[in-house]
Amino acid sequence: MSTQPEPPPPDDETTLRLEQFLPYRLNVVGFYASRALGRIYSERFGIGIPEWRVIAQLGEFGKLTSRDIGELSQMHKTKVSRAVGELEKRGLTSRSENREDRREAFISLTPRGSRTYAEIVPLALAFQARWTEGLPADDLRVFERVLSILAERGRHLAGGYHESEA
Amino acid sequence: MSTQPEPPPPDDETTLRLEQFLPYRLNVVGFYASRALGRIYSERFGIGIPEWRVIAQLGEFGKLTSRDIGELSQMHKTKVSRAVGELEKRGLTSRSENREDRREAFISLTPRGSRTYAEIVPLALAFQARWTEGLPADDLRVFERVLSILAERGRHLAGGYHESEA
DNA sequence: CTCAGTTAGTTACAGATGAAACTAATGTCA
DNA sequence: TGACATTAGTTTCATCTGTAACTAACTGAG
Repeated sequence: MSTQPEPPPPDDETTLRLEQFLPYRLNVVGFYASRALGRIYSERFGIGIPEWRVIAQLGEFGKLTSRDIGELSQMHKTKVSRAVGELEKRGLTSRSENREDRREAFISLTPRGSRTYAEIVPLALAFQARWTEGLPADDLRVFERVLSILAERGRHLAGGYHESEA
Repeated sequence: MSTQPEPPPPDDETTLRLEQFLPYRLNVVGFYASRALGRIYSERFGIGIPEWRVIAQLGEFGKLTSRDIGELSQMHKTKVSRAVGELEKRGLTSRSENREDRREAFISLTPRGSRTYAEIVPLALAFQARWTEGLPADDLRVFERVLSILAERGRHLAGGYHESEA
């Protein structure tokens, strides 16, 4: 067993219970989610979370610029750049130049990338299902609604990657 | 304005909507939380999230070993080690050897550390209050309950830092 | 007591990350 | 047309992070 810390002091406004502090809790849960999924992705497919997000967006939308991918999946442009580079190296995505604007390129899944996507999706959905298994549908609806609101507010509180200095 | 991606395909079992995928959403929200708070901590106090967590636990429990801190705040032991080292260097925490077991040491806040704690707590609570402002108390209760369950399950799905190979 | 096994904590190392600088292309305004 | 600002994307660099290896101390079976 472990050293048991003494019971916490009473709840007043000068003390904060970290284990009840929402930002902390959200961060911890999000971390668990990433780690568990990341393990699946890396063990079975040899990719990480950023690569998964790119694949997921391409599987959903078909053809996107790196900029769009970053926007949609909330990733820093350097992270997108590296993830796309890695996926391309592994033959899961390909680039096609945009003649209308030669700064950007359209990224899409190769046939092999699509196959990987088709393999991952059921695993991801099963993981989610297992995680939320047995929770009352009503509660889950409320949870998701609140989560959306917190995400929306959080985006502003945190500032995006780009407008952070605005 | 930005390039608008085409509307997503219909919802079937072979496609996954990342923006509705729970692990993704939790991770993003947790990330916003960390970033917003981290900004406050670093701007006003020159510390990061790991240091804040250490301070928070010490402010709550008074005196802990590094091991306890890691357990309580879900941080890897190397992260704790470095955070404690940093705080000590800045004179916010101090170490006292445990005569009963000289492998470990008790960490506690110095007077200066306690003052910093007292300054941060109201800011943190205000941040949380602002984030959840206006949300129905009932919804928030449901949200927190579901979050607890997801955290508990997530801890097992992800595996702890230590038992990960068990 | 002794030696193998475990535990608290640190350090070395390699990989991931984001800010800032950079390149190349486009947009704008006179 | 010709500067100047903006944007997509890459690269550089410094920092943060976790794994693994390590040290020092404790535990327990014999």
